[in-house]
Amino acid sequence: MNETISVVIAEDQGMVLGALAALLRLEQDFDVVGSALDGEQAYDLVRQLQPDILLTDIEMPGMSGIELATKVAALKPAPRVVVLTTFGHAGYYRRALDAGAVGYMLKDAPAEQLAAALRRVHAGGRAIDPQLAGAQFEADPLTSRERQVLRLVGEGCSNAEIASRLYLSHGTVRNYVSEALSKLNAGNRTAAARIAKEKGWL
Amino acid sequence: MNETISVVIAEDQGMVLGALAALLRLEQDFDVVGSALDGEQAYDLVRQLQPDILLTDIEMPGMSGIELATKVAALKPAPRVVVLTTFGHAGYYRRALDAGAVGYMLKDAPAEQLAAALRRVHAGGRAIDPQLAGAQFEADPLTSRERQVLRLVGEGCSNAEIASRLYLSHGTVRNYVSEALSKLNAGNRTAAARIAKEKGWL
DNA sequence: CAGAACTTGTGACATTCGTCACTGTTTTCG
DNA sequence: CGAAAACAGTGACGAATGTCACAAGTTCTG
Repeated sequence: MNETISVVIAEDQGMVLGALAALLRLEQDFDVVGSALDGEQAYDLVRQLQPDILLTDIEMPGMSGIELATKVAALKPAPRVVVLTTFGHAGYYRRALDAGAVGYMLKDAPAEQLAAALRRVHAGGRAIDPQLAGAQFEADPLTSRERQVLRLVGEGCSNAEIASRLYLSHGTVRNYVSEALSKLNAGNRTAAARIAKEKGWL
Repeated sequence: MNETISVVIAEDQGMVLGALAALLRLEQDFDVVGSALDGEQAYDLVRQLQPDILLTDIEMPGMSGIELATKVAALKPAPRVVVLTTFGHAGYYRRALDAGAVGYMLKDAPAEQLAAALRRVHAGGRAIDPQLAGAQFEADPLTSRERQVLRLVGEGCSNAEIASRLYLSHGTVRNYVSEALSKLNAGNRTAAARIAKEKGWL
């Protein structure tokens, strides 16, 4: 039963999408049956084509790769999901695994590792980038509200803007920002937003 | 004289680098003679291998693609330089052309366009992504000092930190930030840093 | 159920940020 | 050369930000 491994790829950058498909087509045991530029497209393709593996980016317009992995896990013949992303922080990694992904590769890794990773996954194993494999999950100390506020801070909103957007009082917003600052050991709002983003908590 | 077109690729993400190489190897008229993960490597390869075309990313550790294009232009048989990047803002585009690039493609574009673009460039033409082709260059209104200050603002530095890092007085820093705010129509420092970054002025 | 954590709010206070006006010196460029 | 721009600074003022203490309702969880 040495049939080919069917793969659907989701990646929002067309050039990278096509290049990854080309990379896999060089391997005789892979069959790229579909490719999509966003999560919705990818979900439809997976449902129709029932591939062995879904290879997906995380940051995509509309549905993210994490949400896609979650939705796809509920399908009847669910594909094995491998995430391929730029981001090596533990936040995304943990959320991807929680969403049911069995592979997590970084775009920084050499291209030769991709086919090997997909074969391992297809054989029932996992494929975690060695840089991430031993990563201890630094728990996100932020509450849901603090995250919302920090996201807006990162976009350059003032406390007043944040207050009106979230229907809170200005004082409450200040308190959330202040809490976040101390939790993240940040000296000011800008630094706090940057740190939280780097850790993958937003 | 229908020989193959020799190409060196520079791209810091190994997976994308390998995938792009695979993409070009599918075309019979291209020969990927070398690939590099950063600007320095790429420069050495170009000098040794004297390819027809250098295909390069912009944001890379060490030497950026823009600097690479500039240095490579001074070589005896200079390759034609095509930039392939995520960033569609006019800032990078203009700087790439100034550095001597004859192609500027976006990673968002479909993969099929890459080979065509490289062939056009090899034939002596240019290959500018249609999204950018008609872009009017919005001149960068910032002075050199204002840019330096905004870069640090974006990293979350306070005025005091910026002052000590740049050996300026706190008052001078405040003046630069204030100037930048009004030039960019930003409501606060965080927004100003974001706007300048999006426009490609940092 | 009871405590813990999260949410929302107020008010006082110190610090930082942003604006303005004004003064010089050095580059830059027509 | 001479004007214009960039660079560097001071001081004063109001607005925004950040800290703290404290309070009360809700939700989650052992």
